[in-house]
Amino acid sequence: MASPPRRITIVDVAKHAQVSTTAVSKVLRNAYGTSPAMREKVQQAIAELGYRPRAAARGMRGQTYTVGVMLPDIRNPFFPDIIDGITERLRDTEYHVLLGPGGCDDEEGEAEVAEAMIDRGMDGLILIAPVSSRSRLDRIASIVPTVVVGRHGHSARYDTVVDDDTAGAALVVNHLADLGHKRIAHVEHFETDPDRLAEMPNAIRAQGYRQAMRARGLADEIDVVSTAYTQEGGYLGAKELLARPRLPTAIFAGADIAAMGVLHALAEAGLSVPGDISVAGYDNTTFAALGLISLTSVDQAGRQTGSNAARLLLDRIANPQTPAAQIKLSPTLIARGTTAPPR
Amino acid sequence: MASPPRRITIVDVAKHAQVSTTAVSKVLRNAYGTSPAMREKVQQAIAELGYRPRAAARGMRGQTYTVGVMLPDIRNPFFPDIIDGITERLRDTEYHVLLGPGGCDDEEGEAEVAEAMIDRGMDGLILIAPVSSRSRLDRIASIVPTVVVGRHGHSARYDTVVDDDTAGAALVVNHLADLGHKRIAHVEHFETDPDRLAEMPNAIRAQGYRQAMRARGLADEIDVVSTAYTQEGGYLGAKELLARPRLPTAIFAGADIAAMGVLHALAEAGLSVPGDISVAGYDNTTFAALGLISLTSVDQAGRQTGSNAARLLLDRIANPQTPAAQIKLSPTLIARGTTAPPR
DNA sequence: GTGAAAGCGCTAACAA
DNA sequence: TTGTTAGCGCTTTCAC
Repeated sequence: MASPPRRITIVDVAKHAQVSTTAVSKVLRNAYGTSPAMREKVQQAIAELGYRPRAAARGMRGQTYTVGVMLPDIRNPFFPDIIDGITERLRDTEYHVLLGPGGCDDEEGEAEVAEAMIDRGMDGLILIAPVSSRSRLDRIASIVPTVVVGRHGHSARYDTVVDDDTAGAALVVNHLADLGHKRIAHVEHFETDPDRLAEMPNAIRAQGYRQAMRARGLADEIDVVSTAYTQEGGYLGAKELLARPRLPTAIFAGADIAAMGVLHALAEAGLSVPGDISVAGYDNTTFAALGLISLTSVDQAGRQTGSNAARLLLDRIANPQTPAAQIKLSPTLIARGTTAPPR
Repeated sequence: MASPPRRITIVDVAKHAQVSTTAVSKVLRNAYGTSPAMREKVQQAIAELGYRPRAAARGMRGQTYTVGVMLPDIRNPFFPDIIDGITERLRDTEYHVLLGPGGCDDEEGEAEVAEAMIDRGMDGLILIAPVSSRSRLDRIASIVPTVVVGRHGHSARYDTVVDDDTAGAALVVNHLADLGHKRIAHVEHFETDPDRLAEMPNAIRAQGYRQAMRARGLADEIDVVSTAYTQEGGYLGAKELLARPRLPTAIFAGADIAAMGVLHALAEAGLSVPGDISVAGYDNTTFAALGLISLTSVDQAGRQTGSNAARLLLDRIANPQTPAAQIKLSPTLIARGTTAPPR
């Protein structure tokens, strides 16, 4: 039960290579002023001793080579793809990713996680679908390079990467309308806060649905039930729709998980899908891809989102004064078994 | 576009409160040797200035108050519950959690993530279902306090928290046998590595299935197909079972996601569930709970797992020489709609 | 191109 | 109880 052996430091490397610690530091950072010969010596010493720089110590003066990613809702099935995109983009750099699990839908908890990551010396932050107020995001971005993902609305202080939720909703509406549907209903996530109504994807999807319906000349058929992006939300929403005097022929749920609730309610009511009613979701989650479910959905290009966010963040870390960029990515419709022409 | 304002440091607080930096540091750490009066002064200064200690700097001498959690597979639906358990246990402490996304099933990637977390000054590590070799885990644990979760097999250097997968498999077998089933087949995740066969939950479940079948006098009915814990694995496994001269009356998939593939194959074959064949999964994932699916499954008590892991880790951080502890938690059967008495 | 020396923000050992 | 001083491991001037 020996206590941990003293860690190899830059001093050990310098001694072993018979150079100064400055020299080692320079080699580590590929900084200016190192001869090939010295670089060779130092690199060999590093390899022989198995030296690893301590990121925390580096951070005291320079960078920690760490990017923090805040996930407000760890269960959101959308985020693994984003993480993949980020890590992939960072693979050949010296940067590493650490994730901060945020309190779901809790503005205070979210802020606390962001602060904690700043305290821990993150060189930059990627905030995924944050629920915090604009001013709070601006404050964070004024302290550390920041990229906001999955939230509409810009700022001069941070870059944004979002999926075009308006276009995504239109993909679904057009797909259903092309199949011949007219009475296309929508299940949305209830929202009242004006900031969120303007910036959160769920609100934009509902708005995109309305817009696309009008564009197809189906303004009179617009029918939105406001529940939540949960299984129960979808279930209750479908119940409400089934109580209408004239049933819809298609239901577009703003999220796959809600679509699952819709499917359950329809099955309970003895309605067949897509025979009696077509159903579409959003997010292209694992559920949707299950053979048993085969739910038509919208894919958000999570990998690209992550990869773009990482690129923007590295740029901003390298040059904090870069003007803020906005990237909008296009979603894709994944047509599966739950949508078909109406009876 | 001003550059970020200089961060408030302990020196600012000390000046503002008219005390020494040591005093501030002591108050911060609730260390011995501070009068109530001074504490009062310091705390007020901290509040007034909005001071937050920089964890990285604290780590240079003491602790960073950060716990690292390694997730080898970010998509594993089991981990959010564990994270919840960990964060909940840490809520009223000064500790924060950061997650390291590991390369799925990739020993090198996993090691790299662990090293990166150590480099970044984590006070302790929780490794969730690591695939690394024993010796690598031992090496990590010799550097930093470590708790291994979701993997059987002990070590003197790290604590472990696992679910009793033997008992879990028995829960399923007994449930089905109690319903009157005899021909109960099992879909397992293929494994050859001896370390993994001895320590990974999937291998233990398959073993537990065999053991429970024998205990119920069903040794002759033991029937295992070896595919993978994936949708396709379940699908192919079920296909194989459906080609048997005598069909099983129940299929126990070692993971919910595989059970989903089984359900798909059965539906394709025109078999009803649970009418013709009963199906059970493992993990009690979101899928299983979907009203539309309603899959009988085994719940692993993820929150408790996380909470216990966090507690053990804090103990070990406080006293690194604590003898290694092993905690084994009991899973629960969640009977739902996919299991019923055989025809 | 190279290295000595100062210092990042904090804690620990020691004096007062 | 309080404050002074010396680092932790690294990067960054700034001499040479």
